[in-house]
Amino acid sequence: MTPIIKAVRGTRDFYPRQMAFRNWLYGHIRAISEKYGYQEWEAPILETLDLYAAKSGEELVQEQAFVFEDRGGALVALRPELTPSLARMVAQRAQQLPRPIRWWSFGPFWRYERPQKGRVREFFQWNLDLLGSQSVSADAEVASVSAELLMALGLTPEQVVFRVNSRSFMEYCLAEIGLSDIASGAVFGLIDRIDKLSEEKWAANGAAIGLADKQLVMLRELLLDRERWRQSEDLCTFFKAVEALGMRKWFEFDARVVRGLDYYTGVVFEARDRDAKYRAILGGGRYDKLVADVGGESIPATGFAMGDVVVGLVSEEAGLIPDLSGCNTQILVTLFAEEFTEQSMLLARDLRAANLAVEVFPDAVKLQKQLRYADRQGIPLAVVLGPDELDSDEVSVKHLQSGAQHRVSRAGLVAGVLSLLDGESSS
RNA sequence: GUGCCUGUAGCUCAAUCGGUAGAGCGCCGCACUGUGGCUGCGGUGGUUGUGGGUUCAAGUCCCAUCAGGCACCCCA
Repeated sequence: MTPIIKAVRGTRDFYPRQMAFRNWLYGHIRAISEKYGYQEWEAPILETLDLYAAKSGEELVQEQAFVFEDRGGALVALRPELTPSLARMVAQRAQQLPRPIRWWSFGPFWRYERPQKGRVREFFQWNLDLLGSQSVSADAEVASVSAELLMALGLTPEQVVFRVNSRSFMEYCLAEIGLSDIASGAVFGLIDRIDKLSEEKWAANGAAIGLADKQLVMLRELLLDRERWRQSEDLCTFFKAVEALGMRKWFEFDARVVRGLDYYTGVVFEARDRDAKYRAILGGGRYDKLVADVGGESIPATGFAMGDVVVGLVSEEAGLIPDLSGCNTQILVTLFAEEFTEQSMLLARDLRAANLAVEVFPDAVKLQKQLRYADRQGIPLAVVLGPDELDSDEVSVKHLQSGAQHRVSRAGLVAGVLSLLDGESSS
């Protein structure tokens, strides 16, 4: 046997069962997004490298993007994130698009990273953005939409927490303790690591970027102060807004959350499982300068992204994923013998005309095998048409779960099948 | 891109000190030639990830490589 060629590292094969999960997720995403008035859109998966070079942060482009030359010699990248494409498309039609712009999208992204649990090279991401409003209530709205999605999946505030902060407020706080001279990127990097490093190592890193001992103490105090948000008008507004939207219980202030991407300017947030066992489920915030940075007019914007991998792990652990076989067939029409092929196909055709999902077993193998197949696929009904049935112009309908089998007249088949399926869905 | 750990049947795993690969589940068949699940019996299953090396002998030791996991990095 020739060896099977391996899949590309970090990619996942979506067999029907996995595809059913992805579609289950997609269905919830679509329903929630539309409920809040967002419109679906999509960008190319391939973009010119220049688009990302403009903004996303050096790390993302230089080390994590799949970059290559096309046949004409131009440098292109498999998109590592969607926001630059969004900024590009909005900038191109800035004059004609009615504002506010509420858009959502779900599609594949690529990052050349080392795969591990919760992190792969090709992943699917839900993006939802609101452009054209500077209001903090816009930040609260997108954050609430993401919380609604988690709620729709069956997760609760006991299982997931949204941690919220504001970059502009943090910059103000940092200035208060005399850190405005130090590059804010470096300080944000330090803030990001407070939970990952030991106290000594963290202090050493802080000293390395120029913080005095006293400043380190004040910074630590700032980061652990759970009530500091009350001094921020924006954050007060944010929490009032999520309260009005009925989502307050999902959100907590946390000064340690600053988010990695360079382009965030205002409110930032991320959702994680309470035990912090996994990576962030989703993350987002305000990015008021990005549209202008890719060459458009200045348009304020806020939004978030949620990858499919971590939310899948968290949902699975919480036991929320329904039985998804990936099989939607309602009826299997068995094939008793070769010479019944036409009769069986006609039966299937009648059933399909009534909008039922029907498959015909393609080979006249033992009924045993055909029913076994129906059982394994989770097909609820099997129809048998053999010589006995043909003689009396009837067919047999078997309900797999109960084992009950009925003879119905050929003409009454559709009605009989419908009533059996009805009993099934209501039970 | 860096460090550490792990790769044995389709899946989950065994195999003592280096001694010539085994179980459960699955799959196939039969009991049951017009009826699935449950049960019983039988069968199929492998270049031990791949390539080299050491050895009389390698699943086991060594090197390389690929893949997965953990940490770093980064982030969905």
